[in-house]
Amino acid sequence: MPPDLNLRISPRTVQRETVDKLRLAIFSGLFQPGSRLVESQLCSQLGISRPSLREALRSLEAERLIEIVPNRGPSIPALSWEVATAIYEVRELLEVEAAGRCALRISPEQLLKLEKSLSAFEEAASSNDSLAQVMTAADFYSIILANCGNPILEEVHRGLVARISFFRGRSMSLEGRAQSSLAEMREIFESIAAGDEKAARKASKQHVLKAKAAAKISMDNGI
Amino acid sequence: MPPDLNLRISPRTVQRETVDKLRLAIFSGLFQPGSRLVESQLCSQLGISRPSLREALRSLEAERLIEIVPNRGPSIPALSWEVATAIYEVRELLEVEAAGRCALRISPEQLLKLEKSLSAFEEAASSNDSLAQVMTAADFYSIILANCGNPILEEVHRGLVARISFFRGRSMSLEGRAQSSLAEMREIFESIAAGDEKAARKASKQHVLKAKAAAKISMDNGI
DNA sequence: GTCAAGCAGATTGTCTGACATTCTTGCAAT
DNA sequence: ATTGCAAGAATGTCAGACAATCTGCTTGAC
Repeated sequence: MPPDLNLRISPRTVQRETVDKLRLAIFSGLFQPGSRLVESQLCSQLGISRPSLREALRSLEAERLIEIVPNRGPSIPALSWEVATAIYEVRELLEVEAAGRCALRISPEQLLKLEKSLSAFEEAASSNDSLAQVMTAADFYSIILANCGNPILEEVHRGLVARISFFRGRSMSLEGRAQSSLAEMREIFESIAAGDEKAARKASKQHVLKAKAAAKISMDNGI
Repeated sequence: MPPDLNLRISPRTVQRETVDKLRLAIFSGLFQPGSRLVESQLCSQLGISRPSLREALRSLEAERLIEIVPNRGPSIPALSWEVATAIYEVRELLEVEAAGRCALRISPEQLLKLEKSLSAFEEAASSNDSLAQVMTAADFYSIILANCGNPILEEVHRGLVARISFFRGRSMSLEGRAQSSLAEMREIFESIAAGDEKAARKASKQHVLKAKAAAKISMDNGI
């Protein structure tokens, strides 16, 4: 038997279920940035007890998806452009590294999977469903991160991207952003498929920079 | 009044107090890797109730300082060398970037602070107090990270370093490691003081690589 | 004697209910 | 209009309870 194959299945506990639900709710923009989350309301909406909810909120707090100020309770943080910039910068660092490594080590099957996810994004890009666009694009990155050979890189990246999900939705709905995003992602894919590390890094960097610029525009316009 | 000067003082809640205490306990190696943390025991030791403890544990779980398996409860994860390697690799990525940026933008006062922390490490290095060595070394990095101009870089780095605190203590007690560490840190400091970004990056990279090598040795020897 | 089945104790997951402390808000008074 | 106060709402924390699950030990079968 393979030594560290993890056979243990994780029972779904109320806490986990709640974290997942709330995270999804935050991603899909159900809560306004800055708005407060009232425990009693969430409890009745989710049908769970306050201790369970509070555990879930602590998890989300540690992920920086919510803030909890003592005696004021949990709220959705309003992401400043300053912090968003910092996140995009670190994301660039990680994604560039991941794309470069991925180009050198991805397996044929995974490459096929990557191609498929690119097609899925292509389809979403021609539609106007910006949620589908964000989801399929996230798939594309996560395959790259999953194949960079460094699980920590993947983990940290996931945490960062989660925090800017707010911008991703908004900037995807910018005129033409989805299409140019598609072109950038295609270039990343081609570089990886060719096993060209340097090109993959370059394309990846370009992509993050443009995503950041798009986010900035959508922020300036939007609010 | 400056717009986002945060005047709010954070009352110390039981939850936060508990997280800090447990984190410190983990850092100082009070719990063996792999050992389980029994809630009822911790409650009576800390003098708090179970709900409060469980909230604290969820925070630590999200920081990856403990693991919580459903129906088995919390435990200290046994860090595999594979994961440790991955952490060191990402740490390298972040620290190199931070050192480079820091060289370009650190203020004179902060530079002085950095110099002082280097002296503190120097003193600790001549002693045999490996805890003091780890603490002062951590100070040194945290000043660099705090002056890189990117709070996210700092935050992510802190999270990663926390997870390898286990190794840091062990490798510092290796024969001669503290002294060579001192030499490496001094080189980083000199580069930053000179405002030489490239040298700072190079020195920083060297330092992480050697720290990683030392950790590997201490792991192979140690257990 | 070894191994499997099963039972008792320990531990966790979750809920209910409670209460002191702190925040918020609306109203009254200056 | 600003200040101060009081009522209501929300949070921080605890105690206790109970079902589900795990763990280790005893017992029984081969």
